[in-house]
Amino acid sequence: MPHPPKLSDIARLAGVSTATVSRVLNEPDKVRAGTRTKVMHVVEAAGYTPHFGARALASNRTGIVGAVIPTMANAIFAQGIQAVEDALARAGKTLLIATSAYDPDREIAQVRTLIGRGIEALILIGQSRDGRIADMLHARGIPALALWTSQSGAFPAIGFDNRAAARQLARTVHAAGHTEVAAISGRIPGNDRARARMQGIEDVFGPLAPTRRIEADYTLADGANAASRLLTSDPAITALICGNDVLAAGALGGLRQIGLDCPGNVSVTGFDGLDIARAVTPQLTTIEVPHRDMGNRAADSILDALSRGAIPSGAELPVRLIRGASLAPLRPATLP
Amino acid sequence: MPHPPKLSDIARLAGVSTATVSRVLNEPDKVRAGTRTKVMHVVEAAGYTPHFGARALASNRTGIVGAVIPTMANAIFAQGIQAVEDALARAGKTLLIATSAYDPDREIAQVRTLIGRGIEALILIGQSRDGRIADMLHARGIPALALWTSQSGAFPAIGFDNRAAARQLARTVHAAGHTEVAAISGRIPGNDRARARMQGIEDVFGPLAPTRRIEADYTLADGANAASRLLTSDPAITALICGNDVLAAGALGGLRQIGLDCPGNVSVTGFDGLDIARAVTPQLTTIEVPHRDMGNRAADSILDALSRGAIPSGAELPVRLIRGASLAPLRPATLP
DNA sequence: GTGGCTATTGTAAGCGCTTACATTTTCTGC
DNA sequence: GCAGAAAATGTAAGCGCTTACAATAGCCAC
Repeated sequence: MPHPPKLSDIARLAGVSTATVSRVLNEPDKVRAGTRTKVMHVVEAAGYTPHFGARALASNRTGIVGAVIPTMANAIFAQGIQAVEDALARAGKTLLIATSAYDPDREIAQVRTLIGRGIEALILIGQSRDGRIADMLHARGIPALALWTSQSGAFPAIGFDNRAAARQLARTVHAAGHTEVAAISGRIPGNDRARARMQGIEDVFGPLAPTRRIEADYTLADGANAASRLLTSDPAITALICGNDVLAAGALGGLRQIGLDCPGNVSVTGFDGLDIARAVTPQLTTIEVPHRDMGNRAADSILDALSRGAIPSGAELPVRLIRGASLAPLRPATLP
Repeated sequence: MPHPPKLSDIARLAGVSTATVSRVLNEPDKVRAGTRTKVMHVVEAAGYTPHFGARALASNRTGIVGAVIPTMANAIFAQGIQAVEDALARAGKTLLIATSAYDPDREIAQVRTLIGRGIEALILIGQSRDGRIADMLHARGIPALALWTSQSGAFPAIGFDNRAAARQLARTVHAAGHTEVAAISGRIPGNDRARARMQGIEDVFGPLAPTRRIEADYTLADGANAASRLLTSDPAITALICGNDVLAAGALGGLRQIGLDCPGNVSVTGFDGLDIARAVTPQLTTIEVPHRDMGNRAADSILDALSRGAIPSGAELPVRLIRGASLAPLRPATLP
């Protein structure tokens, strides 16, 4: 195994001290132009890359921001996280992503791992979680930010009001004449966004009968399953309000399987504004979440907090209702 | 800002030397059980986490594996990368993901960043790339692996034969009677998978006229655009072979917009076996890629290479053709 | 008990970098 | 051309951990 050059090698080759090389790399304008180019030249020629660990140890800075998201294997968070990464990269920071699979214990473990990796700030999804996380972060002075929610709890939040958005959607469903609705929600334990969306629905329709709400994983299969079970056992349902576009897309398939038409027999709504919402037939009525904007603002907020040594600032972002053909006005049931 | 405990604090509190604490953390069975539990106790109580940089500096190990993927904002790589991450995490390694946006220059830059972060191994997508990447990795003895291809080039590969898979798909289209086909490919420069898939198509149908092939970004909008342009300018086309399911899903929408029915007027095929392929109507005929299997094997291969100090081993994985209603036999054009 | 092992623990030297402080060089204004 | 200030550079002390190697403790057969 070859032997990468170290800073002292560069210093020797360039005929300067290690301090000067370090300055060229970290605070270029504190070094005279001539010296700088001379050193840079040697750096390039030698293909020198600073040793990350050594730098982290000596300077107590890593340039790493962590994020724990429920999953990558699903488009929900991809857009937003990609935006965060892009924005951080522009500032020379690296985003280290870990996944929790919606499991609170894994989330704690991942936060611990990330802290061990020397993250300077942390991005989390939603607010509801073990208080130990806040403690660990606080003990190390690591600023944290919650995304995908506007509800600030242990951490400031950048996102939108899930409950209000769901309420807006539910009102639209209600305004279309539907009263016999059922909900296919994401699994609520450990997922405050799913809970808030459910609350938004019940704000409009009142508490749903247990037979009219199913919690499911955010997969097509679960969505399809839930839809066919709901409508098989309760054919009076005229609208399915789904906690997420993937569930809604799955529901469309599930309805088709049991011979029901959307929106002819049953209306369906989604949430998130993912690609899939526009790809399915009929296109979904859904809530478009400002993924990229949320990501960008999160990155800005983190960078600002880092540079000022302050707490990141939160923000509430607007969402947009998208009308797709999956929601249609209720036809009087007495028609032929 | 508080002051995290360091190893020497733990040693003092536990009444042992720093070496013993270090051993408890890294080679537990070299420490007597009594001492071990005593130390562990103090570690827990103090909420101690080793300083990553210091550890990396002293041991010259980071436990970080890097990956550069084109993008996260799209489901293509999510599944596979999630599988890699899961498998690596089980072995105590961390996956650090960077994105290149299909830009070779960004890819080099990202590799450089990752090397700077002390990655012990690297996962890349596809084979075609600047030779400097191989040089940089080689100079530091960092093993690398190419995914999403079976073609081993500068690095061993774990994946499937894109060209053969595309050929298989094209043959199926051909067997259904289609001869007037067009292709909507991903952008080929810097994307050997897109190129290989195109070659597979041309293996069956011969070189496509320039008017019958469009390169597009992997987005619904681009797919829709390409489909409507192709069929507007050349109504003789009876099948659209798309380089990816997202493009194909977009194409379905594009056809609909110009009043064409799939599969009635035009058949469409995808590639990748993403969720969206099953969610759209009609469901796509596509090639299902073994995302998770590929990810798991990649992780195993990397771990094995790391532990043995050898080069990772490659593997060719089978793909599966999925028949969806988007591909239908060609009806004789002379029908009413 | 005791010598001779082995299993366990301790000592201390770095790992490669940053940075406070000391030193030298360069620049000012007169 | 020179004193004094400012700018550039050098010196060297760590940062918190791992790990040879040294020292000690525990164990065995006799």
